[in-house]
Amino acid sequence: MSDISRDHGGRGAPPGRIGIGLELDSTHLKILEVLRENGRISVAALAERVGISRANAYTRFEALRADGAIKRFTAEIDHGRAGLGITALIFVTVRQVMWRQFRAELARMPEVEYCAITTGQHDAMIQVRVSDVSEVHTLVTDRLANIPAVKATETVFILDEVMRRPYVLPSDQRPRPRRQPQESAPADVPLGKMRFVGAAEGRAALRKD
Amino acid sequence: MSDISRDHGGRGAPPGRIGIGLELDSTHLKILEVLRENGRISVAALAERVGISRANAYTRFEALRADGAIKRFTAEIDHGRAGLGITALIFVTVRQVMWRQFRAELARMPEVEYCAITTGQHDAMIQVRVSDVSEVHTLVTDRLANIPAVKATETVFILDEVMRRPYVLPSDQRPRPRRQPQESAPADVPLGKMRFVGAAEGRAALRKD
DNA sequence: GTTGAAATTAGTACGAA
DNA sequence: TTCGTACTAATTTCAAC
Repeated sequence: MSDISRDHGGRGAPPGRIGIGLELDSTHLKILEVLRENGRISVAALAERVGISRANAYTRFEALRADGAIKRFTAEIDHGRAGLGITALIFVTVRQVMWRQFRAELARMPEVEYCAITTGQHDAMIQVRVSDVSEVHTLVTDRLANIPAVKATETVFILDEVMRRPYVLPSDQRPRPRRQPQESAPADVPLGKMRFVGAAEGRAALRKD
Repeated sequence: MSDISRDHGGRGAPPGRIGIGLELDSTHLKILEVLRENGRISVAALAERVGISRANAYTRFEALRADGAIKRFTAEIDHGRAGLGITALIFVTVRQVMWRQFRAELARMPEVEYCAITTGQHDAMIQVRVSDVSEVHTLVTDRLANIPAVKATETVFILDEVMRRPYVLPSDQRPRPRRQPQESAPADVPLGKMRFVGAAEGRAALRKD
């Protein structure tokens, strides 16, 4: 099973935790940056591109894998070519107490490529890939609807995947002035059309079952 | 730039298109299946696992790359370890005529890991990774809000990524009885709590600007 | 599409800076 | 720690079958 959550009591480490093990320096990040673009590069070539010795590259490479900073290497496939040209997002509202059951059922659905727990109106978003639009219908009405943990769903189709970056590193971002902890976010930003949906706020709308 | 859309007039090939070039047989799919789990496996080991000769594996491997069925190899990183522990989904409503501009702006935002055009209430979903919750706020209110193409946004946070499969192959799915083209989807499925959101239907709700 | 042997490259170990 | 070198194992290429 491809479950990226670590087994600390059933939920993954909350996002935001950093550096439990290995302390990553700029050389480590440079290595990750090369590897995200070319996961099959040889360690020798990697060493050269990063500007370190081959031996050092081997050491760091292994450390990154052992530490879990690199979770795995994978090939990105053209899903259309592979016969799975239909992609859909299914937003699911889950009965919170039945969360474990929901996860177990998900694991049994190979069409599911990605699942994340979100704040907002729904509790989870799952991304599925199938070969035919009718399969989405079958999947949602037959499979998902039959999971007692599932309270409601909302499905949208993906018409085009405009961008997929392997991942992003802090080094990609332009340096931002470090904000002091007690300093709050700037309050003078014109909000207007922008809307943030917190977990409690959004969920309240669905609490009428 | 990491743009997975091919340049046929600015939009990628619509999902559902299959086999423009290479015809993929079951051996090709088996190769992809191995490569999705271990992108760094040697071709020799790959050949053994698939049950073909090395030379054959090299030929097919190269063909898959050249054809574009394998788009690239990449390392999956633990974003938290790399200092980008905050993940958010931003649903964006775009002024359709300004779509090109929106894409151009997206390309200039390294925080964006994924962007897909969807049916439903919004027009696009983007996934961003940053190191701090406040950066999401800055990103949405400062960067996105200043793009004229952006009409409205809705932001949710990802609390946990429960599952990420490298991709899914048709061979993963259990064989389904092939439905004849004129046959429609079964109409006797109890719908109830399930909801599909088509592009037109959902968008009508936002057409009040 | 397969096998096997040559050339190249990868991975490891270890002493020196 | 990191580097450089030398040594061993494995991989890729390319030939003939």
